[in-house]
Amino acid sequence: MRRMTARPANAHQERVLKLLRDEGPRSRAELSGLIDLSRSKVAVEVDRLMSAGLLVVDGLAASRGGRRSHRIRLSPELRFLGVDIGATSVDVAVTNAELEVLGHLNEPIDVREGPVAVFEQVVVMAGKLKAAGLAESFDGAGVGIPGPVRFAEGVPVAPPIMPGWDGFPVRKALSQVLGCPVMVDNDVNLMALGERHAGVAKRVDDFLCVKIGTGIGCGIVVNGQVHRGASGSAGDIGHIQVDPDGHPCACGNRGCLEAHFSGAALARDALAAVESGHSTGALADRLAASGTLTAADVGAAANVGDAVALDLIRAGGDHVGHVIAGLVSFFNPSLVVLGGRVTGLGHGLLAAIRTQVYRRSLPLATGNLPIVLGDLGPVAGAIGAARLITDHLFSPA
Amino acid sequence: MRRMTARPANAHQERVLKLLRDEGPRSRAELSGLIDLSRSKVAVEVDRLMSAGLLVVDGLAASRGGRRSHRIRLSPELRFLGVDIGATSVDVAVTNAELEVLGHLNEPIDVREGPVAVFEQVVVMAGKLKAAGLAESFDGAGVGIPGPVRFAEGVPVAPPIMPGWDGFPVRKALSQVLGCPVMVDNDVNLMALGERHAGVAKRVDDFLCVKIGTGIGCGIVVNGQVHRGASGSAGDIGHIQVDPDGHPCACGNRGCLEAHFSGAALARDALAAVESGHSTGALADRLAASGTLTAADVGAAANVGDAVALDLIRAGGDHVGHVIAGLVSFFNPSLVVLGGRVTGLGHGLLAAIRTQVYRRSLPLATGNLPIVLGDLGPVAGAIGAARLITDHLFSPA
DNA sequence: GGCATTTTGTTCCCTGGCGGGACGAATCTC
DNA sequence: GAGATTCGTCCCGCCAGGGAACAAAATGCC
Repeated sequence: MRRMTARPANAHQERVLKLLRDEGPRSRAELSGLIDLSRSKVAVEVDRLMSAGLLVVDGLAASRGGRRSHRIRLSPELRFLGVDIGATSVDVAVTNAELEVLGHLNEPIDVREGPVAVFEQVVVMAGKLKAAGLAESFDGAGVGIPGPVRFAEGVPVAPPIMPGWDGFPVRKALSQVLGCPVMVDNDVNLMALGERHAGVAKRVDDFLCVKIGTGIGCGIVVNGQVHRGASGSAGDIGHIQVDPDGHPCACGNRGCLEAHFSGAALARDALAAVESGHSTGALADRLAASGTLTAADVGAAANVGDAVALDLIRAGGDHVGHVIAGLVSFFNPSLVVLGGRVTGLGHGLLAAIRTQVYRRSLPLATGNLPIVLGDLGPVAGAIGAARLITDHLFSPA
Repeated sequence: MRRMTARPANAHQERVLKLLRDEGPRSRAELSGLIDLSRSKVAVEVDRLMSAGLLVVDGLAASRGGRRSHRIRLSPELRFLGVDIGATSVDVAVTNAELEVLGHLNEPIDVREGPVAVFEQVVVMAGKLKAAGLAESFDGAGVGIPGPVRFAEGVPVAPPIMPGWDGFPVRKALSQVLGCPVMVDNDVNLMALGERHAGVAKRVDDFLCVKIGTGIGCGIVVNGQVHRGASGSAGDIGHIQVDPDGHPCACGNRGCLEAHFSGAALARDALAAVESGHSTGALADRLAASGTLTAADVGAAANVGDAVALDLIRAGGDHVGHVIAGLVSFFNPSLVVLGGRVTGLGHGLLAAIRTQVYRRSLPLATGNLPIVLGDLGPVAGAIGAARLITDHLFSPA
């Protein structure tokens, strides 16, 4: 199995590679039409990419009334690693160059243990995937981390929930231990990239991707490109104020969205509800069984119809929806995608968010606006991470 | 005086034209360096643009140790019209190709009288500017209107404050009566373009431009380009909710930003304050003098230290600042520009907004974030409009 | 003042990118 | 089997564009 040796030499080669990645195998003649280049020129560039080991001929396609065409595809030997580091767990996925997930691992971590410990575990996980025969080596890796990133350097900047990571050269360090090129981005941005590549936002150029988990963030895609902002903190909507007299937040302010709706907030409110005697059913049982309550417990209780759980989810959805309504008015996206673990809370959450947005935003902005759950589930971030590194490697140097 | 006959034939010519527009006259040698093209090639393209009547040689520059260079500039005969239609007045400006304002008129209108009446007046104003010797004809016109626009066609869509304009083919109609190419956009977007071209946002690629006047809107510049959104309503922040129990708004909801702070809201609140006996000074005098109160009265009263006026402005600034704080967290701009008539309210408004943003948004997003007033005053929109049409005409067809 | 130096603008040549046409190969249809 | 289609390849020619060389016009040193 050979490693990817070269980067594309020009913009034509870049377009060929990205088209084959995003749309799958094509013949030379099809490529010629799709990237508006003569057949002779396409043949030349394809030949060069084949001798660079990036493309292969994968048999013949069915005839369409004449000579059968060669099916050109990205080398099936290329392997990329998508790493999605969350606050409490990591997802590591192996993909081919078409970003199909060949294998996937999820393990719990504690991001507060610092980058070195986390990277050790990631390397071990990558090793397990290799041992399973999914890859001999990796041609590149994308990494998502739950905090703002200075994208050009691949370095976290002032991440609130990741003490010890500030300024750590994630890109350089991981590139060394993994032995391949690495690109780093915020986890929410990568989820947006993933959903845009293979999920519900395919071919959508302007959309928002709201991830609700330990915290709340929003990926912003403008013109098909992720908007990262002046300091890499764009999409950081967890600390928008939803109630001036609300709960105190770890950031020092009051009434932040995250303080009112997130994994931790939901658990806190559920506990309070049970202890004050408001819960009559499933939630109390779960508390009695495990001694504590988590967001997942609330979701499970809601699924069996627990009224308190349903109320909590609805109240949270109202808060998120209120914020999203503002963002929709401001940004006027053509799609809103919801993702993250907390979206497993059932249909009540989505309904509450939709109600708020459709009621609060102007009809012109919402008239044609789908608000939907992401397609890709927990691997969205890892797929986006793989896409990030291929975007980089498939661009001319 | 000859009319602009041709559009640039290729991307090189486009770059030359836009560079000369934005940076002023340059020599061929300088152009060669600035657009990374050989001197021979630059000479060829400049020659072509000169015979198309778009460029001229404007004397010799001072020597820099060798042969003196020819100063190449955009033809000084080109004339563009910038039209900024507001709810209650129009600004019409004549510019040269470098977007310097050669003359400027402002006249009151009522946008509710419909497009035909307004365009008649605009044509008369353009005639006055011609009669003053500022132009013989126009090579293009940019037009801003106070509502959402379907940009590709230049047609207003569902503008709330402009009954009778919905779907009216503004671009086509104005192009006919003015006899030149026309581009149409939202007035706030054009203010942002203006400030980016010649104002405080020069060379800034990601910023927000908040215009406070009859309504409140926000121009969004991403990657140097205006973001207009899926239905042309991006930046419509006037109806973001700032108080669930707040004033009713014309849009049917409660507590919209515009219902709490805008020209009309300020006048309403000032009147209420005086009538309930809270105002002791300047405001009451002004009411007695004219029988009514406007936002301008509040500003004047604040400038002479009237406490009620200052309070009203501060409360309004708190509301706007609260919304902007959310947008800053979300978008992470590198600059926030404030413009529009209400910014003449004095320093209290700016201070209140700054306080809210710096207190509410995360330090990472605000650490290096200037919040400033626009430079260009009432002509910002007209300059942006002229820029819009040159952007169009200086691009290859 | 003379001469070397520097900068600009122009001309000329050569290369490389790329399109188009011709051709052969492979396949379908009649 | 003949003609039509489609695909891939080869070859020719155009031209965009870079680089070198040169002329023109200025500076500055001696």
